[in-house]
Amino acid sequence: MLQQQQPLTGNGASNGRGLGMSGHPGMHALNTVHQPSQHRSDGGDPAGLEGSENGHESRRDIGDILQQIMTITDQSLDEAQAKKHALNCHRMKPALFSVLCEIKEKTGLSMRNAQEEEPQDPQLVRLDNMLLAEGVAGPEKGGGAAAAVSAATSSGGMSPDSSLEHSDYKSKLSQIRSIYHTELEKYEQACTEFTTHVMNLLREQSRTRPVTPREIERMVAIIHRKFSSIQTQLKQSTCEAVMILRSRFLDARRKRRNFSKQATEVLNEYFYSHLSNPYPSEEAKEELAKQCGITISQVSNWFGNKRIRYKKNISKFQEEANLYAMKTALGARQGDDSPHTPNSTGSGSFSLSGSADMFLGVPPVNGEHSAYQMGVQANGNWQSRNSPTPGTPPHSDHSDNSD
DNA sequence: TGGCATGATTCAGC
DNA sequence: GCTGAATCATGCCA
Repeated sequence: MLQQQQPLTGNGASNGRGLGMSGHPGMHALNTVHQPSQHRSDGGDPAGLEGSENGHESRRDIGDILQQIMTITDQSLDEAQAKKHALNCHRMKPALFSVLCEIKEKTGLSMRNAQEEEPQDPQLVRLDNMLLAEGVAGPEKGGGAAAAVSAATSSGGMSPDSSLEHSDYKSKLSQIRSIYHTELEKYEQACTEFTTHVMNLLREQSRTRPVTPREIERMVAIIHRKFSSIQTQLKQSTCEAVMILRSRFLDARRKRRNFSKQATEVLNEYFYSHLSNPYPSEEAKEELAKQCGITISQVSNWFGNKRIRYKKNISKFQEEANLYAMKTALGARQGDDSPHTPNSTGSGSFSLSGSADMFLGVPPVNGEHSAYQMGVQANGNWQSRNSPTPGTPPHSDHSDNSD
């Protein structure tokens, strides 16, 4: 386009500073756009560019204008403003403007393909989805926190007093959400301000150079893209923060927490009242889990641990066994309308079905009684796992169910 | 802070 | 898949 640069005049109108458009074909506009009647002291008739004395004057005139344009940035603001105003009013301005339009037309073609709309970044989509799922972006619904809390409770291990942990998680998530929205708002505001500023500049510039609406659109798109990349970084950082918080919370879920006293009591009651066969059925486990506010697998764990530890050290558990035997016996005497342990029928009510074998099994307090009496046979097996005691209803036993 | 208690996990056997 | 056994990891308390 500018490959055929030639000085418009011999007096350095292009002044060797690369103005370069003097040789542009568009310069022919200078020959066609003119105002013949305006033959003033500040400029010659453009029609007479070629050959005449006036032509030389006109060239000098254009050279002066170009020189002024080139040096305008070196001047003070006031001077520049004054110069700008003068140039705007200059009679040659329409001609120069027309040249610029032509140049614009040419260069615009080469830009056209470079700034096409880009498809949405898949990474950004993922980040958006994650932030939405975690309840950081979008309407506040406690989704992420609630989901995490729900997952925690459903997987077991969350005692009721872990609600403190929930609130901690929620408050931290809320903090992240708040920071995210504040920053996002800041970016959006800055983007809007900057866009407005640039648009104003372009409008202002459109007085001295051709600025098409499409160009403004492109400029706005460029600004938005730049700010969008900043937003992507913000989203990425937010996601990382949420992931860290989440992982910490999930790790915390795995921490061992003691069951509540009441839960332990319920489990112990069942255990000692079914000492001859401490294998709760699925229904019984469900009932116990419900009673204790824990999961079935936790009930299974508890019974697994209890059986082993009981068997390992029966004497140590004797006192505990006596205590629960007393409690159960008292309960049985006072009436069976206030049951404490779930039976294995899954009916939801408790029976004292195990109290009979308890009396059979529990030795005197001072007892040097055998494991057999405690429900554990000499060979280490639970006495009624395969042969329930007469007093033990079949439904409560490990031996008569799938367990 | 150390030792014990206890819930959870892992692994092998059935 | 359930269980026993061993082990881990953490909570609790003196």
